[in-house]
Amino acid sequence: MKKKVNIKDIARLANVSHTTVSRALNNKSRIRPETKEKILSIARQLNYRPNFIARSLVMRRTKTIGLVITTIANPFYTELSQGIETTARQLGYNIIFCSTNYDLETEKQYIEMLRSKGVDGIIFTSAHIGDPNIVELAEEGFPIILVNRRTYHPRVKERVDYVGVDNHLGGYMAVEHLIRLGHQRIGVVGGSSESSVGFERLEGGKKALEAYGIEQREEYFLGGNFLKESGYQGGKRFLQMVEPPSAIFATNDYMAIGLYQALVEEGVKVPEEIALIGFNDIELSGIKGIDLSTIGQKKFEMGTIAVELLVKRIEGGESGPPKEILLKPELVIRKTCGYYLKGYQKESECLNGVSFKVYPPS
Amino acid sequence: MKKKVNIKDIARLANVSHTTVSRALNNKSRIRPETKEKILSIARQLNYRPNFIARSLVMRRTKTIGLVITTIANPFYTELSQGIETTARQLGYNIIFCSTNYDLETEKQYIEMLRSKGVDGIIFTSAHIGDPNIVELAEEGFPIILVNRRTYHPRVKERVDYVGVDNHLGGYMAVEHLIRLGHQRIGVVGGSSESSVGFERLEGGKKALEAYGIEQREEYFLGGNFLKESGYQGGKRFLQMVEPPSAIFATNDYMAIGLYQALVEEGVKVPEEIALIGFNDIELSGIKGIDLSTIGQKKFEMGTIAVELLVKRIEGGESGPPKEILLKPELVIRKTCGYYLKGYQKESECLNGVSFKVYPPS
DNA sequence: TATTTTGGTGTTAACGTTAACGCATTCATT
DNA sequence: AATGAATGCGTTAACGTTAACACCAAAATA
Repeated sequence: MKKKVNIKDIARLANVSHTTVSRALNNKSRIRPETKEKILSIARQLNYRPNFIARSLVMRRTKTIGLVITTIANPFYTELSQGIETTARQLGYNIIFCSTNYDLETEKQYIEMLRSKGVDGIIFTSAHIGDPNIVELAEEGFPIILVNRRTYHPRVKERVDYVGVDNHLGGYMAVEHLIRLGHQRIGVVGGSSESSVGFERLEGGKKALEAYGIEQREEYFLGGNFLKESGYQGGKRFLQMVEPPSAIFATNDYMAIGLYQALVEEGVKVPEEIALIGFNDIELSGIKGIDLSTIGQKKFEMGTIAVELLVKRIEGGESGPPKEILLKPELVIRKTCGYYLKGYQKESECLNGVSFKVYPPS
Repeated sequence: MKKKVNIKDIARLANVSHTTVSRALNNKSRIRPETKEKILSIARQLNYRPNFIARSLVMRRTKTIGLVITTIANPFYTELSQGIETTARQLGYNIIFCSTNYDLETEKQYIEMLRSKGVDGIIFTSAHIGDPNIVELAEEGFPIILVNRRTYHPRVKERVDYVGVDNHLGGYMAVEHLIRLGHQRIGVVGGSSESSVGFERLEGGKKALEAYGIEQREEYFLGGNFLKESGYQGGKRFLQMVEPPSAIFATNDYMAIGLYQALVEEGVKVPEEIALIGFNDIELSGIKGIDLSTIGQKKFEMGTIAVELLVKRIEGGESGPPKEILLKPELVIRKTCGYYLKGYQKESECLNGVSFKVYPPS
């Protein structure tokens, strides 16, 4: 590998100082057009590539941001990541990818790493509900943003931006949909207890039960961890009950799919015998053979907004109080809730005012 | 944000020179244990965090590698990425994530970026068959590795490592499986023509037809681009034929799923009327309701090997001729080929010697 | 005891870039 | 014509770290 050319090499050939070269390259003012052209042409000839490391050292900016994710195994995060990466690129930033596998210690190590490497900010897509690492960053004033999951810690709330879907409303919509389709015995598989998202969806669901005057049975609320396997387990447990629920709300699609597996395995017909609704509308849910009804959210857009907000904070365009952006969820009606079984074909028969999409049976 | 502490701050407090601090921090020799302890304890107290940028500048190493992917939308890449990220972390490297969306120009820009930021090496997971960007890097001797897809360019072949599955064999196995189940009219949906992977799988498939003396019909070989939609299109086209194939090999699962959609939409029963086999064994394929028979490959392991190999090159542990590592594919029998319909339950009735997995009907 | 090795430390110079400042020269304004 | 402002550069000093070298004292060897 031959030696790389730097601005001093260019300076020598152009008979100017290296500062002038820097000025030309970063098209600053106070430089004669001819000099600039000359320098630029020499740079091109030498195939000059700026050294961002040196630049970062003096500018204290790396144009790099960290992305912390629990695991990309959950397809929800891959869709979110696409929005993040695409937008970051457009704004001239690169993404350092970190998956923590749900481990706070790993997260901490990653944060150390990222900060050592001088990232300008960090995106957290799966904050623990009281994540100490995030509290620390927030208190220090380091630019971060919470996406999807949030932290309820007061000092975080008053300092850092958040983008997510309105999970409370989404949970409400999911359960309401089941209720309107005539269900009274409604089971829920929750997300991990450290997740704001799971908590809020569950709360929303309960609110719906309340609103429609349906009794809440303790045994119908199962814990989960957002992974497929835990949905599967939940399904099995429901089926072991003397009186299983007639409809189930899994607080994310990934678990819903797992739950679906369990039901199929036990020979239960969906939606004839048990109705099922998820949350997220991951790509998989729309596949024929699955056709999961669910609550949709604009994942790509969420990623886009997150990056835009963070970059604004980084570049100083925004220094006001933290923003809290809640995207509207959307009811996505497919086949696992029995909407079509009931003979409904038009939204008006079953819904009022909520935003939704209907995929007619093929 | 308060000022960050650096080694000079520590030096001042410890009454030593900053070089000594550096020695202590990087536990080099030639330092008195007491001095070292003292420095380390002060560093801890001040919550010192090393500045990797400064270090990178002088060491010409960033402990960062670039990962170039077409799109993470294809689940195959997410599984691969997990192996890559996990291993990188273990070896002390971070990953800068770049998705090119199949665009060579974007790829080029990313490479520029990555090199400007001083990454130590780059992993390419989806090289175009004659990718000029890669040729350039190879010629320059910059550390890169090809994963999954490769380039046939001679100067790349003689210089850069490659890890992938034996696609030729895999394609052979897929088609052979169909043949053994009695199919004679076998259709193939290929991958994009710029991909070595698609090409090799197709070649393998043709070899199988040849080996079993089955006539190759031109119209049964359809082009594709590895995305779901193109599988869907392929399915529709097959069904419009006067004599559609009785079995189809989609050169990846993602297309197979799309194809499956098309068949279902047209009311075709799989596998009774048309058998279907894919390639990759992505997670989705194993889901009940899909149960796609396919050719499996160890994606996580592929990522692991890639990183290990690249890091060896970077750190100088390996400087011999390029390695070419071909992982063994594995036949994964589920329900879309009709294996169980035929009454087969044991491998021996249908297979000889190939590595495979059977998932019995549930 | 004289000499060499080594252990422990400091000084100085990189690494490649931008920023602050200074100094001519040119241009605009009165 | 005199003055001030703007323009076009160069010089020097950062940024935070590691590396090369030098130095002295202590230990090991002759």
